[in-house]
Amino acid sequence: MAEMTLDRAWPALFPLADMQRLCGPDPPAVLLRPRQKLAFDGDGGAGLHWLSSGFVGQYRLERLGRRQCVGIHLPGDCVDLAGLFLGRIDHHAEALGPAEVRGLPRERLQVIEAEEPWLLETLWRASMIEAAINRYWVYRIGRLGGRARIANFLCEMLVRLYARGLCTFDRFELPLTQTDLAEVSGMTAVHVNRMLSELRDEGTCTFTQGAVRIANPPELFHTGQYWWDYLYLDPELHGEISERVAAPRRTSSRGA
Amino acid sequence: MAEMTLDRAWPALFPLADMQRLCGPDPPAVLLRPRQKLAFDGDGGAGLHWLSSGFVGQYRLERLGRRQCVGIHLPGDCVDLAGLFLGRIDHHAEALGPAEVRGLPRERLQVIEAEEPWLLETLWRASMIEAAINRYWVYRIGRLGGRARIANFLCEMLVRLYARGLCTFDRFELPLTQTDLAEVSGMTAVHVNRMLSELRDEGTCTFTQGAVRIANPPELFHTGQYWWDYLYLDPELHGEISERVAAPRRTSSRGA
DNA sequence: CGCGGAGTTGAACGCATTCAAGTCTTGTGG
DNA sequence: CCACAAGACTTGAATGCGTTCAACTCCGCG
Repeated sequence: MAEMTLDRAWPALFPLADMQRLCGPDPPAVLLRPRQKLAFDGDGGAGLHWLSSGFVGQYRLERLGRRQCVGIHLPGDCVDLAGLFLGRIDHHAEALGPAEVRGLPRERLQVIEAEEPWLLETLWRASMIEAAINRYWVYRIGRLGGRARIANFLCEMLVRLYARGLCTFDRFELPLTQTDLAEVSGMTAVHVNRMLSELRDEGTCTFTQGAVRIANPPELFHTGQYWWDYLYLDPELHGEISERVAAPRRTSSRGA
Repeated sequence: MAEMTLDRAWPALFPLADMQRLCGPDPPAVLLRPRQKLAFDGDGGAGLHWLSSGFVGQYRLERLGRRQCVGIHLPGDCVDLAGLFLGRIDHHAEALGPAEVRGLPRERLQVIEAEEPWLLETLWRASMIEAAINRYWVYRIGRLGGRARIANFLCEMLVRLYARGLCTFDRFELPLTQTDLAEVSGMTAVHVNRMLSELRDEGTCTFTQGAVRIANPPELFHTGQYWWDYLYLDPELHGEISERVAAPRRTSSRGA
């Protein structure tokens, strides 16, 4: 790791292709059914696992079983960075829809350390961005009202998926139930339902059967008070998104 | 960095002594007055700064100026890990009381990389624990009611300070105003005040003039529903804290 | 056909906010 | 030393946002 440099910003990158290559000729893939818990041998420190498709949520439990979702992994994210470096995890994780996880066994990690140390930098950077996302979630839940909270979260999902080329800007798959959304946003499922119908009635966006249609992106970003600086996208992408959401945001009742 | 190992948990450690040594013969210390903003040349990627005394809060702003505190640094914490590895920061930071920051200039970072690579592991581990703390804050704000939220936060401050030998278990300095507490816990200053007086009247703890007295630690941990697994303390410390808070938690009205 | 999970809606309740007034503390200048 | 101002803390009352409880529909599936 001699050439590690600490003094510049790395461009955002999506290590999926490299991951795939490093998995070797016979990639040990694990298929997860919806609601299935992720469990790895020893639960921490056993290797490096990443999502090749699907969504995974991280949860902490309250005393009487109520859950708070503290993070969501999208395709391309590593799902056990915390366990890898801390030796155990303080939360549990489960698949939200059907998902697929691939793992690098421990032996291969040695190979990476020896032969491709720059990938460790990538992992480090990825974990720092994850931390920034966690901080943003604190802000979202702590300071935004119900409707803004939902809108804000949908914006984050949209931008994170879009940044990886996994959706267009007017629609994306999100295999969550309204109960899941409640656990994400620190609210009740009932209230989530009401906020979603408000967004629908205003002509901002709709959330049905595991997919979000964004009728009016600028409006969505406005009601969500969303700003995506914390995702550390590269400048071109940042500019492109800016253009898409900085528009007039007229609702359907008044013509453009 | 040839001897880096990825496959075990490192013991929790407090890099202050090493930091002090690495700062060299003429440590560039910066004194911060209360409310003073931390600003470093270039705001990110310019070096490594850590708190030698005092408290620093990280904030994100809502559209109309309301602030959410998304993290608090205690003495011994690095205050710009995010900026160092991501090149810029997505929040701002300011001293809560009088504080003192020491910095390693960029040249010295090269020295560390070359001569003491194990310190980079320590930094990495520290940043992972910070991320775990951020996740816990999401849980606290998302799932706990007002009184529990305050109690829970005070528990975290107590344990983090105690783990570094910076306080006893029945009292610690916390140079925050009730408004600061509100920004930490996603509530109103008025409501924080009411919750604090409830805790006081119950004989759990008092929070006055920048210090917390814990009259009944077990009661505090119980009302806060606090569990400190996410801090990754070493086992002895963990056990010691367990003993201190797993007691009868009688209030003063009934003798032991 | 019936079950269960997800979504929807109404009504009552309660926790937290908001507004407002007032006290206490602290620091500053006359 | 006192007067004054500013900020922190405290308390009351009204409002409102979100929860809670409950009933009901819709849909996929056995």
